[in-house]
Amino acid sequence: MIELTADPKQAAILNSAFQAFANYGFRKTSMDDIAKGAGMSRPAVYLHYKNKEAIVRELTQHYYTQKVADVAVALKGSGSVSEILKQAIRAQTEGIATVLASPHGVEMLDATKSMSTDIVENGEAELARLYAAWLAKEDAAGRVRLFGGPDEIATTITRSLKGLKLTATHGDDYENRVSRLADLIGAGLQVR
Amino acid sequence: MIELTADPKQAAILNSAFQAFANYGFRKTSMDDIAKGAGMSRPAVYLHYKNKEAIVRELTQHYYTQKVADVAVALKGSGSVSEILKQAIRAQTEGIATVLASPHGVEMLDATKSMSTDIVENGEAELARLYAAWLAKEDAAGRVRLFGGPDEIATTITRSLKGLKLTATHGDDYENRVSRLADLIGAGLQVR
DNA sequence: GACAAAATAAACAAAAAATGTCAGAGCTTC
DNA sequence: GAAGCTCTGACATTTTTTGTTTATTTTGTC
Repeated sequence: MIELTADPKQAAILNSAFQAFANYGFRKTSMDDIAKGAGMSRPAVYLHYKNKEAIVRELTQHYYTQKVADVAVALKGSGSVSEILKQAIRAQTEGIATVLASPHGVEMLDATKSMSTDIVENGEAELARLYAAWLAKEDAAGRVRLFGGPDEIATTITRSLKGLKLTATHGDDYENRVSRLADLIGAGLQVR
Repeated sequence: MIELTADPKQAAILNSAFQAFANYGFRKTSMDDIAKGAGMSRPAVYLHYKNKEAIVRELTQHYYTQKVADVAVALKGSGSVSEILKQAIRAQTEGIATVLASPHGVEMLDATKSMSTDIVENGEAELARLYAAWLAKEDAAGRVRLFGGPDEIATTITRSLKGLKLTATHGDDYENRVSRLADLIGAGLQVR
């Protein structure tokens, strides 16, 4: 659910769009489907968004905003390095697993990726920055053992997650792999 | 899965169509979707079926053929009257629950009903006939206590199941109600 | 209640997608 | 290599979707 939008109409559109994409897939969803779901006429939707692509882009943007916030919170948490990392990765991952689990999740992700490459890249970069900052701080405190700089490792983490996402066959499979990866990296960072 | 068809191509089409209907819903499924899924070109599909409606009708027909066969087998089984009835109703019901559970199951059933009323009615009548014959036989053997003729009761059973289907919100809900109904009727028929 | 301003929908032309058909390409079988 | 198949690419037609414009309704203000 999206509530972070100033305009409630826009929120209605975004929610309806997400619903419709999940139900019918991006290709099969018409502006009318979205309008109906948002309880307004089609032209009213055009008053807010130029076209379907603009809606996808906004959805993607919201998605990353949320994810960045969640990961930031997780990284501020307390616990062992390994536990914190696991929490952060879980936070970053949760949303995707939900999307993947929906009937047309895979197609949705594809559409997202192809129509909002820039937003995706920005978002991923932002996430990498969060991890890097956290790693640098933990390193300074002597709580982790870094191979290479924090940026390197942060990028490795986010890119790996991307790989898992791209090759996931379904939601559960994805979650298992993510959990495994978090364990591995957590252990790898541990000071002995 | 459909294998009862002479022509393997037709089976491929029917299976692909069922898949597509369940995935996208009837309205959103195009002949091309069906063709792709069946591994052939769109015109090839038209060689077998006149249009989408014809495919739905054939699917419906197969469905009822299967169901009639299953119910007939169940009614020939051994056990108490109540148990046999429960088995039969379960056999009749199983398929529907699966359909209802699919992403666009409800819309599919709607399309089926509106495009192949005649087939549906025939199928329901055939099922009622099976129950009636069985009831008559059990009655002759003194194993059930009938109020009214076997036809009356058979029709009551099938119509009731139809009611449950029409008002079902999701698959599990439907199965629960069916199970409850089977118990009730089974008990009602019992000789004391 | 009358007036502007904003919000909404009905209606329209343009574009895109889906449909149904057919001539011809490829593949077997004789 | 001809006859009989099945299949596909390409086509005209219909239907759906899109983006916009125009008219109507609603809202708040005086």
